[in-house]
Amino acid sequence: MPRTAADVIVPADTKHRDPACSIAATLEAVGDRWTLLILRDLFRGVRRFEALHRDLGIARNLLTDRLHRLTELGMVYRVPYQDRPVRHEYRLTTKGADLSPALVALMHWGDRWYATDGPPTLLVHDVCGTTLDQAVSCPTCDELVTPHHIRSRPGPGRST
Amino acid sequence: MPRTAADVIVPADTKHRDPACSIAATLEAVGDRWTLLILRDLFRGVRRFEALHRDLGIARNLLTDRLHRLTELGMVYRVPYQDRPVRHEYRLTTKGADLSPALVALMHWGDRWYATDGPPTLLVHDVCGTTLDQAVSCPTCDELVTPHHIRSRPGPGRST
DNA sequence: CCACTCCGTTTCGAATCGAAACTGACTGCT
DNA sequence: AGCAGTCAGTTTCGATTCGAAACGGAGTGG
Repeated sequence: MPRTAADVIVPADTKHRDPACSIAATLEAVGDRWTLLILRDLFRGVRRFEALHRDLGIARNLLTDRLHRLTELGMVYRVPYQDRPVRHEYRLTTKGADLSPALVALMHWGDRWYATDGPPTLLVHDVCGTTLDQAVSCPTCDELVTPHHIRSRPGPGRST
Repeated sequence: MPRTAADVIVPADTKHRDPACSIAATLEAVGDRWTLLILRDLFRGVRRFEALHRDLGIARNLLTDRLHRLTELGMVYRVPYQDRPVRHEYRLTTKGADLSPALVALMHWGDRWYATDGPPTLLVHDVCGTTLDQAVSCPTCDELVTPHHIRSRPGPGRST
């Protein structure tokens, strides 16, 4: 049969978004055009439906949908901020807030490649005011590790 | 007319994806369902059209489109690996490779929230084999900074 | 009662996607 | 030469998703 080795090696259950890849798993949850922007706004303190709608320019039905989805995924929870009519605002759970490093990384990339006049937003350490950057450091060697020196290998949760 | 003040206050040029936000700028470039997965594969050494198609399960027309787009954006370049028929493989430019920290961050999040049996992939320091994690550290205080202690403020490239 | 706010839902045309078929240039085999 | 197979696309077309605007409903303030 006209199948290559690769055809057989990739198990049928692997479909398109490989569940054994955490990047794929993450993008499955937040990898659409709006979700990360919504989360960004939640980080910035924009919490209400109308405010998000205005700030993002997202269609209202999509905003409804994405907020429901984020709630179901446990990344966001609703907190009533008034009764009669009960109105809720949306806040990040730990799971949602945990995406912070990813947003920071995406921001840095945009800063580097698209911010011609310097970064539009700086991140600073609140206790000392130092501008922060993100890095991977090695606890053993006690030094910064460039992407060039990072290797990947199969972890405990199945191998790729 | 049933317009609110906010309708008017938001300048027309701000549209949905605020150009003054680097996260938005980044997502503009790579924020669709496939591009980051393609980049991930390029990182892993999957470089050829057919290989990407098989590995990702992406529709061929979309793969064509995304690769063209990434090339135009200067994140990927084509290298011929055979003549007659000339065939090219796709490789990351510096700009493309620079997304590594973002992919790492997205991976970590997936590891933490979706990898029940432990991370499917570990990142290790090639010189010592230590498993790596990502962090934001403050050069002044010389300590790790939790998301809680990160503040944002307007940078040189316009304010938000 | 009327205007207005906030949070949605519905509707519907437009844009995007995905699966499969098709093209085309070539290699390898017999 | 003839036929199978590979690789990299392009085309086609039905299905899904999106976006803009209209609509609904619960409430406030005048």
